[in-house]
Amino acid sequence: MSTNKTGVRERRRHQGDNRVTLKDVAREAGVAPITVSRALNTPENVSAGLRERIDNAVSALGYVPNLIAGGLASAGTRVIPVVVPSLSILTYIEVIHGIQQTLEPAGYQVLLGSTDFDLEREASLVDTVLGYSPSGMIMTGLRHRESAERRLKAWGRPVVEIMELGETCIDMNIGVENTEAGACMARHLVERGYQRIAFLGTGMAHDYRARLRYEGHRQALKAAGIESDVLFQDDQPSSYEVGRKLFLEALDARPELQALHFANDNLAAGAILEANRIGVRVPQDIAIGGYLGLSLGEHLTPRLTTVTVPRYEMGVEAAKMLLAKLEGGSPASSRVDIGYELKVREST
Amino acid sequence: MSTNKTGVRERRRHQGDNRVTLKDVAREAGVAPITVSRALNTPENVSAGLRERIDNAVSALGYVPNLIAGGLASAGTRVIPVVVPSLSILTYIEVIHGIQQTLEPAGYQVLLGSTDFDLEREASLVDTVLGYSPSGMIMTGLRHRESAERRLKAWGRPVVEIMELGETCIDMNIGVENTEAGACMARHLVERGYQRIAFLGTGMAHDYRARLRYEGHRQALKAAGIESDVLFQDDQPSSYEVGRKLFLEALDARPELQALHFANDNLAAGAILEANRIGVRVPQDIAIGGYLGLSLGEHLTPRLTTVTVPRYEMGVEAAKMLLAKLEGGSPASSRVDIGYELKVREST
DNA sequence: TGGTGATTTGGTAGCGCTACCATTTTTTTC
DNA sequence: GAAAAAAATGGTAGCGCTACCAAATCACCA
Repeated sequence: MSTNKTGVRERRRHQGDNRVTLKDVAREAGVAPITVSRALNTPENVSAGLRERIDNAVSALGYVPNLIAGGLASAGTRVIPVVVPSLSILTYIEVIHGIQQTLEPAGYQVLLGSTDFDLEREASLVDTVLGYSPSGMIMTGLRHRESAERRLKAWGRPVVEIMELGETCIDMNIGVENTEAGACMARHLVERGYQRIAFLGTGMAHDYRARLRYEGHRQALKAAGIESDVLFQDDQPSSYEVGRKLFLEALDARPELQALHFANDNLAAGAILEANRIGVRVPQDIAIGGYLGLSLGEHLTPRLTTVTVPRYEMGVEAAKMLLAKLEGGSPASSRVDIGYELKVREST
Repeated sequence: MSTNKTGVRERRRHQGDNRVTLKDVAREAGVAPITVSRALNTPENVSAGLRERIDNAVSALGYVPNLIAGGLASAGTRVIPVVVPSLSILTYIEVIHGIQQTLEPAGYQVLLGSTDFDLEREASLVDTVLGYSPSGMIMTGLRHRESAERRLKAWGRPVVEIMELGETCIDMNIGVENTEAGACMARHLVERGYQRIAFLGTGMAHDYRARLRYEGHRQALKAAGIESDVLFQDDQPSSYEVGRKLFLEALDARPELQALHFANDNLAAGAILEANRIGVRVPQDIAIGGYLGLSLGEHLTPRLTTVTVPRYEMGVEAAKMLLAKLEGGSPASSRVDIGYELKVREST
């Protein structure tokens, strides 16, 4: 067992972990550790001369701060957990991409969490990631277990809830009005003169945002005096495959249908691809509308009419709201409607 | 300023951060803090009675460990940074998904990092994330800045390099032989009787794995006695859009071409979609082959011939290799060829 | 019954950093 | 030019946890 000259047993450093510490930099620069800490975190409180000496020592030794230690001491590890329902759904990926591209240059790292649409898992995930003393947090949706919500509110750091818009939120909120978006497409179909319209979705038992769109769809039809309410659904996650299946099912079960309103573009694209294959003409034989604005929609024949949501931008804006609060100020607004846009193309 | 009865100034807890600590649990259970720590981390070293008392206290108080503190003390924060070139490329997303689905149930969290194909950024990202005292790490590719490689080797914790296969690696390696995969498709095209074949890719200046596939393609053609070597490329990231553009470019510049070998399925799908639109028959007029096995390929008309790579599974396996090493053992193998498969469909 | 070793529990110190306060140095003011 | 104010630097303690060692308890056998 190694002992140093003072006779105190030397504590082994963590395996292979011979990183340069702040102390090493302080020794090299001939100042106290706390001064190095200041030079790095609040350089305006350190004289120019010292600051330079310290900067030199930092680069000479290749010092990289141990964020863990910093986090323990001051709270805030520059980690931002992003909790989404699924990583297999392109939508969330694009939002995450926007978040990541905005946070990383600002010196924050994204910690991924996925809940599989299970609020129980979400709650325990919240507990877990709070264990990392994150600087802020991004959550999907406005509905959470009460325990998670309480904990996050008590936490007192910035939280952004995305994808959905509501009256009340934990802290900040950015998203779209799902009900209105659903109604928008339905109204468009009605305006086009379609009367027999069905809504087709997947996993609507747990994906309540899809349910909200369906709700909007129904209200719009009702307002237009159309009582027919046909719903086809499936429990598997959305995919081209399931879109094709739902399409064939609808064609088979209700040959009189004139238009299909899909819960998202994955399903709608699958339907158009199947239509291409079996020779069903869109929109002459049947019209197809989607939701999201996936890029594939523009490249199909016919091109897909859809309600686009700026997903990447939503991520960017969510991150900016977070950063604004983290950097002391307050965001321009704590509730942002990122909006949607009806893109009328050839499929309706 | 609050002072407690001992007269020592009380240190304010971090804002709003009134989490239950291990000490609180210890008090509740009437044991020493270290015993609680043991009950949670190495329960086999604690008697059954105490263990139960402690477990009760934990759930009564809703204790959640502060992983930051644990990490500082023992190294290893149960964070696994995953460093990929881009989050806008579906391939990496699917790998990340596999990683995440495997690590999260084992109690590890994924920390995302993206390099934009820039090795310099990768190196500084490595420095940054090592500041989180991660338990292990997953990197994309085998080529890194020397500084990053040195640091990771000295680090001494498990590292998995994915996507690519090589003679030497930092620690563990799982992926596919890109050169062979490229050659595989090229040989298939030759076998089908196509003679005038072009390779089409994007961003090949920085995406050296695509370059490897092109290299394999060239070698295979050469071996078959075909000297023609046509390469179309673009600098934008791969997309349906760029695939369509490259397709039209190739058709225009070299009307004699019989087959197109695309660097990935995004491009190839774009080409088929464009072919559908302008009425070019695939494969009668021109054959199209891809790489990756994106699900979209199966739903196109004609269905896309491609070399599939099990991306999700690669992520799962990479995570398993990491977990095997983290849990003390050693993985079955530290170099895994995840393989690829030629899926011959109608587009060739 | 006492002694030996194995098992269970506790005490102490410290991971690397920063909050808070104290001290020193510099600048400003009258 | 001395006093007051401001700015720059340092000392100390502790964030919540675990490694390491020491002490206490238990089990077992001669």
